[in-house]
Amino acid sequence: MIPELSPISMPRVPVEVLRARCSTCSMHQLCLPMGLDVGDMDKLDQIIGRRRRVLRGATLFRIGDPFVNLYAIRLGHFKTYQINPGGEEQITGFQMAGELLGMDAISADRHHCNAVALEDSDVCEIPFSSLEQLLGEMPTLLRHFHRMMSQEITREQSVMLLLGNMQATQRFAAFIVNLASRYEARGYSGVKFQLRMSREEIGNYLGLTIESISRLLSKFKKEGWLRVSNREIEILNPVMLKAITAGTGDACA
Amino acid sequence: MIPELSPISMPRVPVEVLRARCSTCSMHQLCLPMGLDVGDMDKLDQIIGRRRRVLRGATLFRIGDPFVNLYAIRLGHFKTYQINPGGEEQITGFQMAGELLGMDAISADRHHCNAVALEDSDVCEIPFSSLEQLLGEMPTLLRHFHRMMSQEITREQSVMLLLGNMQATQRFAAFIVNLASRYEARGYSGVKFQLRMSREEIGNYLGLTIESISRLLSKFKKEGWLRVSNREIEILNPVMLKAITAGTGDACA
DNA sequence: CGAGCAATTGAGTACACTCAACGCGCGTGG
DNA sequence: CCACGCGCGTTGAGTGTACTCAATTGCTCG
Repeated sequence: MIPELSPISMPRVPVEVLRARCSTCSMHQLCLPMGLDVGDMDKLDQIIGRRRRVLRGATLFRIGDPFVNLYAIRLGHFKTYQINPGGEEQITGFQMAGELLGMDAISADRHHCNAVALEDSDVCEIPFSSLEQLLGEMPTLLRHFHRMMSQEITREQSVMLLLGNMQATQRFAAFIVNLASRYEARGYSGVKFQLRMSREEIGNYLGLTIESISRLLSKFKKEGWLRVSNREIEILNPVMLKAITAGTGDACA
Repeated sequence: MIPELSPISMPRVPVEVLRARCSTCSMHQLCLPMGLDVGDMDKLDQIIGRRRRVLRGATLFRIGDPFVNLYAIRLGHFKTYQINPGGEEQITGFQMAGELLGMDAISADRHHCNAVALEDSDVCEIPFSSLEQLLGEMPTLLRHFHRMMSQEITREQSVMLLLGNMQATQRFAAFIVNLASRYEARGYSGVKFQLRMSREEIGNYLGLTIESISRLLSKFKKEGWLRVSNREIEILNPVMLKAITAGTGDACA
């Protein structure tokens, strides 16, 4: 079994179905509780706030900002990171279209991390107070929301496993496998995709240096497991990558 | 600022007040929403299930168990850990009296980690389906529950920061400082306390080996920052420990 | 075309790991 | 009562993986 790094993995639902069901916020996770009837879906639709464009490199929210909205990513990619007292950042996750941002802010009514767009992106604002009110009226939505928060907890536990237990090669393989599975779950190719983040950001996330990431990419290329061209990735040997991720791959050497 | 590792830090409320307000489950976090009126508190009280004793080394729940209850720790300490594909464990947290276990299980209706008592402990079972129903009726409780889940997310992010960014010395200092602050917040001494976990468990949690932990303890002792006797810890230089945790301490060498 | 940034590659180093021996406390059994 | 074994923790010596520092290449964009 592959350690599930995937933030809030998404059930496989055809995109068209989602679009049809949720006009303003199609494709993001809050719209997935399939038990919702049309009326409920409308109510959910109505509280969704304005759409907002976030340009590459721009900050969606930062540490200490008052917590007002959750954000559903409609399009694009984000990174979230914390700042340690020394001023260095630690990336805590990469989020893609369909995922939800800001759940860590509920606890203290302030954001606990920074969220920055890795490319030009679109988000929907979801006013949390409205959402919470709605949750009280719609048990199905409530259940779903709890699932999503719980999945975020689970995802982070997997990252702890990665950072606490794995060697560099294994970490990197796990990272690639995780990205692939998330793209696949979203209807994109799980074999060929673009890295939206820099080598430095990958290294930061995985607790490694940029040089290590570079060497790992070279190695994976040389071994014939990956085709790499700048940020374009093609997985040539998924079985091997999964084996390494699982710690089974003796080829970790 | 000290990286907040504390799982679900607890507001400072005198224990007696809590006991007075919540008969069966006094002292755990679910009983803390101070906005609850007496009637609501009674309702919450009524859904709390049976108490259960978990002996040292015994398992409260394990990976794959169907998710039925959350558990409020009334007394004692637990560890939660994941198992990687190679069969090794990675400890994801240490929990003490007043904290809540099992929130990672909501997402998939199965537990995602194992929970084992570090000493003879008491827990309250909280049937999640009853709780969720109640959440729909009690906005204050709903809010509080979301805060708790969010705090768990925040806590794990801090551990990611620790594992991804910090050196051994800093990790260990952060660990001690975190424990101290949690004990203090609970009304115990934040200066002198007992480690409930073995060196091996600390090392596992911090992504270090047992030997490294042992050496760090010796070093901290030699430097005069800690008094150490087996599992008994006394903090002699809290300022220095906090400085190291913050990365300010040049004495990291 | 050139400036500037991102990524690669190489050489040397250091921090934490591995392996191994030893000490200590404690419970058990002779 | 002491001897012994066992688990847990400490300490030392040597090693290796990933880091640091540095030089070079390649890409992007003005």
